[in-house]
Parts: sequence; structure tokens; C-alpha cells
Amino acid sequence: MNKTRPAAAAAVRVRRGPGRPRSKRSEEAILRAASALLADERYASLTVSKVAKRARASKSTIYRRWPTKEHLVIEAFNRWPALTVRDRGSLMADLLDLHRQFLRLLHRPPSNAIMPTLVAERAHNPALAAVFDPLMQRRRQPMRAVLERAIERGELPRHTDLELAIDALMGLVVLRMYFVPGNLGLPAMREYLAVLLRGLGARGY
Amino acid sequence: MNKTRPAAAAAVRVRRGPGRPRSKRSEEAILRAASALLADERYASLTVSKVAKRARASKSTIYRRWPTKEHLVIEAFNRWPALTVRDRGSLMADLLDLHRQFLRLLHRPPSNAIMPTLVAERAHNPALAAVFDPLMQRRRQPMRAVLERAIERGELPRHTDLELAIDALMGLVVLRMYFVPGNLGLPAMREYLAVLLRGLGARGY
Amino acid sequence: MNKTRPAAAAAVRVRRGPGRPRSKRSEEAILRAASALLADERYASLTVSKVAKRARASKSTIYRRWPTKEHLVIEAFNRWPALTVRDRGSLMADLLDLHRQFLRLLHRPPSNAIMPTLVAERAHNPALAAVFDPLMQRRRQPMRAVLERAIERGELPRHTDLELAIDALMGLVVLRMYFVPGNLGLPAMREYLAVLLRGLGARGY
Amino acid sequence: MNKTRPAAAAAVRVRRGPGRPRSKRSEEAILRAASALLADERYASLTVSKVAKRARASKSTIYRRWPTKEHLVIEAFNRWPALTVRDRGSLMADLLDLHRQFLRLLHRPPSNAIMPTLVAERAHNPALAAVFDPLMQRRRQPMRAVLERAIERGELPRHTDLELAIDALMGLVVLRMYFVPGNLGLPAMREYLAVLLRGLGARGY
DNA sequence: CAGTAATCGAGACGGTACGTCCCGTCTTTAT
DNA sequence: ATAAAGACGGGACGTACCGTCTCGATTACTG
Repeated sequence: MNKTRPAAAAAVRVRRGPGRPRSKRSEEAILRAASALLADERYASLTVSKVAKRARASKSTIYRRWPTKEHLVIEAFNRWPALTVRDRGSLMADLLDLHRQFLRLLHRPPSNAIMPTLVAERAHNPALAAVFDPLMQRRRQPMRAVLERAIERGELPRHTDLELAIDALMGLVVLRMYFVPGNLGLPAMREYLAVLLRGLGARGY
Repeated sequence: MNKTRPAAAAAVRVRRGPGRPRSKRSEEAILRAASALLADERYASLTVSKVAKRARASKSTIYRRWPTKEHLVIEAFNRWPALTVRDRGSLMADLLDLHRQFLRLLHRPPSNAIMPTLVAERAHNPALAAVFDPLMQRRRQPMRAVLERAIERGELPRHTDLELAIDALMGLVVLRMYFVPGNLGLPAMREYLAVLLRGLGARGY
Repeated sequence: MNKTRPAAAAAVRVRRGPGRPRSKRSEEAILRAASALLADERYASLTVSKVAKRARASKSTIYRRWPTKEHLVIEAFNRWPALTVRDRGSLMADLLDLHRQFLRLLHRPPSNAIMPTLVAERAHNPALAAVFDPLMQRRRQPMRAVLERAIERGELPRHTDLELAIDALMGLVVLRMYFVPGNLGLPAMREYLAVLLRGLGARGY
Repeated sequence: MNKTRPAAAAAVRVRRGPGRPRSKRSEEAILRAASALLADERYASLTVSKVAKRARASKSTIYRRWPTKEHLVIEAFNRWPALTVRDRGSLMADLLDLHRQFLRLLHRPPSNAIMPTLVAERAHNPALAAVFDPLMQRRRQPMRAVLERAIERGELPRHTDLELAIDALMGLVVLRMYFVPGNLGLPAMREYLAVLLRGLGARGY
């Protein structure tokens, strides 16, 4: 093989093997189809064949990219938009703002029903856990940012255990959403936040 | 209530329709087999046929009682022993005691891996939710008892929102167990309890 | 205990053991139900449970009398009326008369569809053959009578092989009915009879 | 016929749609397995799963080709070799030759026990009749050839009703084989043929 | 007239085949 | 090499039916 072109040019181009390159369009269509199906119907009735048909792709094209159905679903799910951190002036207001955004997300596809399925699969499937866990970590970031700002503002003690605080915040939400269907409205959340912030030694509770 | 009527015993006699009654023995064997299989291997590899074979029963007998595999699994899971309420002298000690019992349960079959699957299935399956939710409610009872005793002892304010407290307690556990694997040991739990009890206005935090 | 009745009376009564006697009404109802179901729908969809339900009987009552579904069906089928031998003056006329009766039977339930099923089962099931074969023999009787009368009349040679003749007569009918759907009408039959009777050396062909 | 066109071979190339073509090997193996099982044991004990396992195929592959077990069996049965037409010099000799071949077929798998089952199923199942009837027609061909040759030889009248003759020939065989077990040996057959050929006006009877 | 015993309707039981469904892989032709 | 199409082996699902069994309730004969 003769490669006489300067290395720079080669570095710029994407390194590509022989043969037809993978179609970005298909990939996009597949993920969109998977999302749509997850939104439409219950998880168990999502079929790789259905995804393929809806995306006008073929099963091979799917399996060439994602080793199992779960990997595909996880990536589709990961397309969910993240929460935006905005400054509402106080810790309580910031947290309620995040919760408000979260509630809005819940009422639009891809439905929240995916989450428990992923959690279930993750429990037995270490490979999935390896993908899923960092993803959950990323979701915690906005909350962490809000808490850190509160420390800077002096609303929270310097030594506050942030991870514990985040776990407590998410725990209640997760429980009421998936385990024991419960009140997730803003007033109920405000009540809980009052308790938690006082417990954390926040100023003014 | 005083039941002094002598006819009571006869009245208790279960009214039974015609036909051969369902076999209590089979039912028991099936549930035991399901539990055992859930303990042995991962959920997805549990097969109704395997359960039937192990219980020396037939698939018909299983499907006569439980409309789907999930319903069977839920009931098998429900056979888990409940937590025992004991008086350890203080609210903190009582809660830690419950948590200790809980941790012990986790390390024995039927494994805790069933729970996320049930939760996942519940999310799409309303019929299952109808069975699952009361079951979860029952699991809250020990915690409620402990909190009520604390109120009587004067450790917690009279107006404490018990359901909120229970949700907060369970939420963290559920989150760290199933969503974001985290520390569930006694010291970590003690730290969280301190925060929460202080937030609830418990005496002495 | 006073048993002063003469022994004769006792002998006349059916000797019966202790216990409740079998219900003649149920038996009748079961056979009628089986016949009706065979007429209504295809054989394979006849179910012992359906028979029981329709006869307001129970499966036990059926199985107490007939060891298998096939035995029941065979007896139901055997309720078919036999052909009547009438004297139409000549061999040809007599045979056509029998055929006419036969055609009439075919168009009324219990349908003729039972026959091939019985034949099929008979092929593997010796016990069934033992019941079925004499039954088929009995069905040949009218034809034999007609042929014997023809010999007496001098229409057929004395040495005619009657069984061969009967087999030839029935063979064509059976073939056209069950194997290669063919013309079973009176004119077609008359044509065949002419050939056969001539072959047998009948007078006047 | 002279095929001198060179392009013929290419033109014969079967036009094929997209996708993996159905495996001829599997198909063959399945039919062989079905035949073998039918030969080994009684019809009712033939199981689609067993066929699949024996053919190292899967149930899906079977059901993709044949809608029900019966359709599969019919095609397996259709693999029976046909009778060979040979010239034995006279009509009687030709017919006896065919019968001799037929008797030999009966004593080798796939056993003749399949036939009555197919006939039974045909009686209720119109779809099956559509497959079965042409098949039976094809089986008549050798007999038709023999009879036509007899006409050419002048052994049979020109106007002979061939279909009637074939029905008469097959009818007796079918009856004695499946309905009223009877003598199917060559001498008995010769006796019957004598009667039938005389009836048909054959020369020399 | 009480006791015994077989039968009845009802329906659950163990067993087993059916035909459907889906997974993840493989094989074809066309780009 | 990748794409679409779709067949492949494997295996679980839930349904159906068979012939047996266990109930409580009858219905005769027996003692």
C-alpha cells in the first residue's frame, strides 16, 4: 500500500476502512423509531423488528451498531434533554425550578416508563450497568450545581455531604414515581424540601 | 370484641362451590418453586414450564391461578418475610434495627433482583399495579409503627407527616439499591437518618 | 326384613349391585349431544367437555361408560339408521333403491364426515377396529340380501361371489365420497351398476 | 423436443426477490424427518417439535412453509414414489403389474397408515382438500395410461368410460384396505379384474 | 329407617402438543 | 464493507384438550 500523502491531510480526514460507510441517516432514523415506539406502547412490546420496519432499516443495521435490544433502548433513552440550571435566587427556588422542568419532561415521550425497565435490566446485566450508571451520574449534575451554588451563597454549610443530599432529593422522587405512586406535585415537593434543607442545616429553616 | 356465640365455628366453615377444590399443596409447591428459581438464576431465565416441573405441577394449574408469569412472580415475591418491629429504646435505634433486618433479607433468596423487574412491569401493566401497590403499602407498616411510637415517646412532633417521613426513608434506600448503586451500610444510613430526623424536628438532633 | 315374594319376581328384575344405578337419561343425552356436535362442526372440534356441557352431564359420567372419545363417537355414529330392503322387482332397481336411501342419509346429520375419522383411527387402534369392523359388516347386510334375492330370481348365477360383489359396489361409493370426490348421483350409479352386473354375468346385460 | 437455444439456461434462472432464500436443505430434511417419523410410529404421535428436532430445524422454519401439521404431512406423503407403467402384453397383465407394485409400496415406509388420516382431515378441511385432491388425481395417471393402451390394442372398446373404470379399480382396493379389511392379494385381484373387464366389454372375457 | 356404596355434576389436576412470537445470527442481492 | 430483506435455530409463551382425580350431593339397595 502506498501512502505518500502528507500525514496532516490524512489526520484531517476521518480514518475509514474500505467498503461502504455506515449510514448516519439510518442510525438517526433507528433511534427516532425506537424512541417513538417506546412512547407509544409498553416496553415489552417493543420489538427490534418493529424498530427496523419503522426506521425503514434492517435488523442487521441495528445489530451492527448495538449488541442487544437493551443497548439500543438505552441510547434512545439517553436522548432525553437534560435539565437546565437557572438562578432563581435561592436554593429552594432553584430546586423547585429543576423539579418543575423534570415534571414537564415526564409528560412527553419518550415516556418515563423506560426508566424502570432499564433499572430492571441493569440489575442482572453488568454490561448494561456500565452504560447506565454514568448516564445516571450525568443526570445528577444540575442538582449538584445548584447545591454548590447554595454553599457559595452561604445557604448551606461548607461541609455539606452533596452526594447524600442529591440521593435524598432523587430518592423521594424515584420512590413516588416508580415504587409507591405518590404525590409529586410542587407543593408536596416544597414540603419535603423544607424538611430536607432544615435537616441539612440550611440557613432559614 | 367478644365472640361468645357457640355457632361461630360452624359459621366460619368456608362456603365452597361445587367441583374439586383447588389444591393448597400444589399452590404452595408452585410458589416455593418460583421463589427457588428466582433465587437461583436471573429473572429472565425463569420459565413457567420450569416452575411447573420443579413443583411437580402442570402449566394449566399455574395459569389457572395466575394469568401471566408476572403475577406468579409477584406472589412468590410477596412471600418474603416482613420486618419485625422491636423496641430499641429510641427512634434512631429502632430505624437502624429495621435497616439491619432489611440488609440481612437482601442477602438471602429470593433475591432482591426481583424487585426492579416487578417495578418495571408495574409501570406498563395496570393489572399488576393493582396487586403490587397494596403489597408495597404493607411493607411500610413496620416503619410507620416505629415512627408512631416515637411520637408517643415525644421524640417526634405530634403533627409529623408520617407518609412523607416513610417516603424519605425508603426513597434513599431504593435509589441507592436500584438506580445509583450507593452505600447502604449502617454508618451511611446513620448519617442520613441524622439529617432526616433533624429535618423532621426530632428531639435531640 | 320380610322377603315373601316368590323368587321368580326377583329373577325378572335386573340383577343390580348396591349403589346408585347409572342414569339412562344421561346416557341418552350424551349420545344425542355427541351426534348433534358431530353434525354441527368438524370432528376435530368435538370435545368431550363440550359433549358433557351440552348433555348437562359431567365428564366422569361419560368416561365411566366409554373409555375414550373415539368409543363414544363410534356409538353415536352407530345410531345411524340402517338401509331398508324393499323389493323393487329387479336387481338393478333394488340396488338403486338402496343407493337412493343412502344418498338421503348423507344429507342429514350426523354427517358422513365421521366415517373417515373412524376409519383413520381404526387404522392404528386395534381396539377400535374390533368395534368398528362388525359394525361395517352389519351395514353390508341389506346389499347381501338384495343380491341373494337376485340369485333366487335367477338374475345372478348361483356361484356368484357375493362378498366380491358387495365390495365392488361399496368400493366405488367410498372412493368417490372420501378419496376422489366424484359423481354419486343415480345416473352415474346406474352406469356403473350396468358394467358391474354384466361383469358378474347377470341376466340381461 | 429440441432445445437448441443457447440462452435458454440463463432465461431459466429463477427471478428472486430480496432477502435470504428459503433453505432447500432444511426443507428436504424436514420432509425426510416427517416421513421417517410417520413410518416409525403412529400418526397421532407425530409432533412438529419432534420433526424439527430430527431435521435439525426449528419450528418456525416448518410453520413458515406449512400452515399446519397436516399440510406438512400431506407433502411428506406426496413424496411416495409413483407407479411405473410397463408393458406386460395385455391389459390384465398390466393391471396386475401395477397392483403388484402397489402392494410392494404398502410394506415400506412412509407407511400407508397416513392415508386414512389424510382422508379424514380432508373431509373437514377444505384447504387440505385443495392440496390433496390433485395429488390423488396424479396417482390415477398410470392406470389411465394402461387403459388407454388397451384401447389402442383393441382390448377395450373405444368408448370405454376411463374414469369410471379407474374408480372401480381403485374403489375395491381402497375399501378392502381401509374400510373392510379384505383380501388384496394377486389371486383375489385377478378374480375381480376378470369381472370388471368383462363388464367393460373387454375382448376375451 | 339408618347405613353403605355407587353415581351424579362440577371442575381441578398432570401431561403434552399446538401455533405464535421474538431474539440475535446468517445468507442473499444490490449499492 | 454496508444496506435492505427476510430466513434461520432456538426456545418461551399462553391455550386447548385428554383422561384422571376429588369434592359434596344424590339415590338406590341392604341390614
